[in-house]
This record gives sequence, structure tokens and C-alpha cells, in this order.
Amino acid sequence: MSWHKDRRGERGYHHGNLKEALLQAALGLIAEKGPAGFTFADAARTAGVSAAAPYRHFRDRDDLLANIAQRGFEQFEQTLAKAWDEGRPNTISAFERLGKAYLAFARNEPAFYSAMFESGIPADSSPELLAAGERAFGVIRVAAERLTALTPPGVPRPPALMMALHIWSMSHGIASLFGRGDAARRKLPMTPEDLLEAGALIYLRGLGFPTDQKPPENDKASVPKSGPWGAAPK
Amino acid sequence: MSWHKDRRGERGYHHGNLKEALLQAALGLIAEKGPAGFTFADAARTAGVSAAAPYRHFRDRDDLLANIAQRGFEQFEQTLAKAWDEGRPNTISAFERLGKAYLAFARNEPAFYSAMFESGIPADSSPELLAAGERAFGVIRVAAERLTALTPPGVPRPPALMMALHIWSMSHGIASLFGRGDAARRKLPMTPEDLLEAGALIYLRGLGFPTDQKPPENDKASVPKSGPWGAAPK
DNA sequence: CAGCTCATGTAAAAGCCCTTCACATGAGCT
DNA sequence: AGCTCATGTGAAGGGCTTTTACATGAGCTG
Repeated sequence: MSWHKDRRGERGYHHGNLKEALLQAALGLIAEKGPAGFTFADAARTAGVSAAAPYRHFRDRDDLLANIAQRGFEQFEQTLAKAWDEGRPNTISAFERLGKAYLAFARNEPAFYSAMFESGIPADSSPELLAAGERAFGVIRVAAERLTALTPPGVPRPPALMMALHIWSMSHGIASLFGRGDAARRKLPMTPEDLLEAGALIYLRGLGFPTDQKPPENDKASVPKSGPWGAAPK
Repeated sequence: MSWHKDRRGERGYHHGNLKEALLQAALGLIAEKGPAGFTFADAARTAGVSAAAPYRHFRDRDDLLANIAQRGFEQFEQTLAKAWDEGRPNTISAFERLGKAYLAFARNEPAFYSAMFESGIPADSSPELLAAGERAFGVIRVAAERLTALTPPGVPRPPALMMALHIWSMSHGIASLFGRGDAARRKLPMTPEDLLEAGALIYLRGLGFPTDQKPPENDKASVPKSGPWGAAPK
């Protein structure tokens, strides 16, 4: 499309930045045809090198995929951390931003998201990948800990880790079942965001949070507003 | 001309039941190597026919996969319906059985589950597939409707459809993130069942269900008193 | 600048898979 | 017995993956 990285004009025998070019090419191809449809050879072709060249930078096709997944988790962590913003201005509203950011990432970066969760590569494929994934989850976990600290007394409350897992599971479930309109995802009579928000509200109420009257429609009670970057288009 | 096949003794030029044999072979291969790792040629080999033979029964590889997914949904529906058992002996306990059955299916039938949700085939790939998927979801939906009818007044309650989607999403999220130990799923300091049960409990409480002590109970499953998260992790 | 070295890229080849096509077989029906 | 058509076969075209031997030239050394 618009990104050509050959700042040096022509490319001779050596590419100069092939590893990066391959990652970008693969990202584009995955977005286009899914993580299963993408081929190593196609990435090489897109980058303008022979089919054997990628092997100088990646052990094999899965290694490339794992690299993309890792980068995805790193970007995911940043996105989530930015949305959480250390719980400002208050825990609840930051929490809802977090949820929206989760879905927004799945929608806006389908290539990363599918490489991360649907490519079939083991989560512990590499120590770096595993660590990146755990750092991303860490953001959710921190949010859960803040929520735990706020849960009213008198209601049995689960460990923060468990809450974090609940949040992750529901977000991931919604994202993977209904999140991406791109492929052939299931139709929904509501937006994924509304679905998640309603679910989160009920869950929080179950933890004893006074969520006031908040039907599944639309919420404005303690939610200031969605942040700058994150107002999902469409 | 002298190949060992089923009980009917020899298998001549014609297999006799190739379509079924291919489905079974594919199921085994998917369980073994994932939906991405399975190959059409391998299924043919396993069934003892040439690589071209499967094309007499399936348009292509994806068609076979879609057939398996469809059967998976049919079996899934039966499993869920059996667990739900029309809400006997009471809605809450039947509901928890439903959740456990969901996870059990994902664990016991990883080949079906991955064909259904992770094979990359569009949900509306065929009308039959779509219908089968919706019938399976229908079981969850019916359960949600029963729950809706029981929700105490005074608490805003979402439409049954939305509740059903919440339940499905969380179950699916847990199943796909942590559900199968077979491949390289993420480790969890608790069982997926406990995780789901705890999440469901909190969700139900958020809907106004009294989940602590309940006077009339015949089955302990209906209302866990100590709470599933009381049990030690690890 | 000459020369050396090694990372990086290439062509070719082996092996496997998908899919199609012309042809073979034989089960079921007349 | 004869016919017919669904079902299976072998071969072939086109891709993809990965390895191997070889080519190139960027960067260091002196």
C-alpha cells in the first residue's frame, strides 16, 4: 500500500531490513487471509526476495508467527495500559475503558489478535512470547486488584487473579465469537462493546458494587467518557 | 484388492462407506495435530484410498471441515441439552451442569471443538452448519430464558438473549484460553470448571439471585455455600 | 585501497499437499 | 446379461516448505 521501506531507492543483492519487511508483509497477509491462509512464500514474495531468504531471519513459518504474536502482545499491553491509565479518574470508569480497549484491539488489529490467539502456536512457544503475554495479562490483573480493594465488605469476593481471569475470559470470548466483522463472525443484535459492558456491569454488581440503575442499554453514571485515541470508529 | 478394512472383510475397488471413514479419520487427525495440521491427503491415506477419492464426497478440504463442525454442533447440542435436562431438578443446578458440560465438551472433544470454533471456516459456510450452531446456542438461550423468569424483581435485568450471549462468551473464553490441556494452553492455578462456576455465581448474584444460603434445597449443587473460590488453588 | 570474512540472498531440488482430469471398476437395476 | 453411473485410481499441474550449495557485497583489518 503506502509503506515502502526502501529509503535507499533500489535494493541490490541485500535487502537491508528484511526481517522487519517480512514481519510487516506477514501482518498484512494475515489481516487479509487469516493466520492459516498466510504463507511464508507469499511473505517473501511481498518483500521482494526469494522463498529461501526468510530462513535467514526465522527458523520457520511458525517462528515468524510467534514473533508477530509476541509483538502483538507487546502492543496489546501498551494499548491496555493506556486505556487503564492507572485507574484514573476512577477505578470503575477506567475499568470500562479497559474492556472497550480490549475489543477495539481485536477489531483494529485482527492480524495481531489472531496471531496471538488463533494461530495455533503454543503460548509458551518461546520465553519471550510467554513473558509478553503475561505482561499484557498483568494489566488486567492490576485492574482486578484495584477492583478487589474496592469491593464492599459483606460480599464474598474472589481472589484478584480469579477476577482477572473472568474479565479476560469474557472479553476474549466476546472478541473471538463476535468481535471481528472482517471474517465470517457471528452476527449480533448489538455491538460487542454493549454486550461486554452489560456483562461487566452485572458482574460488578455481583461483587457488590453499587452500579445504580443501569439497564443493559447505555451507561453514563460514573463513566466520564472514552479517551482520546480509543473512540472506536464505526 | 487385499486390504484389510472393516468387518465386511476385504475391500475391493469401492470402499463402501468412505464418507463416514473420512470423517472419522479427519476427526482423529485433528485431535492429534489440530485443525490446521490436518491434511486432506492424510485423511485419505488413513481411510486407505487414493488422494483423489475424497473429492467424490467433499467439495474440498474446507467442505470436510465444515461437515465435521456441523456434526460437532449437533453433538454439542445434544450434550448441552442432556446436561440442561429441561432445568431439572431446578434451574440453578441445571444451569451449573450446563456450564460444566460446555467445558467438558471442549475438553473431551477437542477435535470437534476446534473444528467448530478454530478452524477458520465461516460460521455461515453452509445453511446446515449455521442452523446446527444456532440450535446448540438455543439450548443456552432457553436456559437463559428460564433464568430470566426467575430473576428477582427490583434488579434491572437484561434480555434473555443477552444473558445467553454472556454465558456463551464466558464459557467459550474459558474453554479456548484454558480449556484444553492437550495442546499448549495456558496454565491455570485452578480448574476451568471452578473458574467458570465462580464467574457464573458472581454473574447470577449480579442479577439478584441469592447465592448464599438457600432454605429449600435438595441438591448441594444448586447453591454452593462456601464458594468455589474457597478451595485452594494450585 | 586490497583482501578477507561472514551475514545475507539466490537457485535448485526434494518432498508433500491440493485439485483436476481422463479412465477403471463394479453395484444395482432392467 | 447388459447398462449405467456413482465411486475410486493414477497422473499431472501448480504451490508451499525447507535444505543445500553457491553468490554477493558490507564492514573490518592493515
